[in-house]
Amino acid sequence: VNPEWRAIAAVVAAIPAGRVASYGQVAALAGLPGRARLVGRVLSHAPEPGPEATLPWQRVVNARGEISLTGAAALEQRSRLEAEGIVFTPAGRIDLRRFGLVGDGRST
DNA sequence: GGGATGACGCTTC
DNA sequence: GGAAGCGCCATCC
Repeated sequence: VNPEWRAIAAVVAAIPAGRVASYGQVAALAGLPGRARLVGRVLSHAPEPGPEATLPWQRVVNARGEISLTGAAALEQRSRLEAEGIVFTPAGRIDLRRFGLVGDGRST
């Protein structure tokens, strides 16, 4: 009863390591434009990202490239992202220009 | 059925 | 850049 869940899971699982995607982005790719919240909802209901990363929601952050979560979960997600090569700015955010799915590190 | 909430996003001032 | 308003919608009380 969760075709959307499947779509979202597929998109999230399709996020290449060292890159992050925003909820809205994932939602759009999943075919759920405007339903970013739905993505978050699904992820919140999603299983934990084990070593196999069934659903690497860790690569999913908000539109600001910031971890929406709070507490240990956020710290853990951040840690994982760093482990994938993601670099967090002193502000605790991520440069979607570099780690975004479309971001290719263009600053000129 | 109604009110409130939420891993959110975008536009406008 | 910061703040405010509006949309989206599924779930919970």
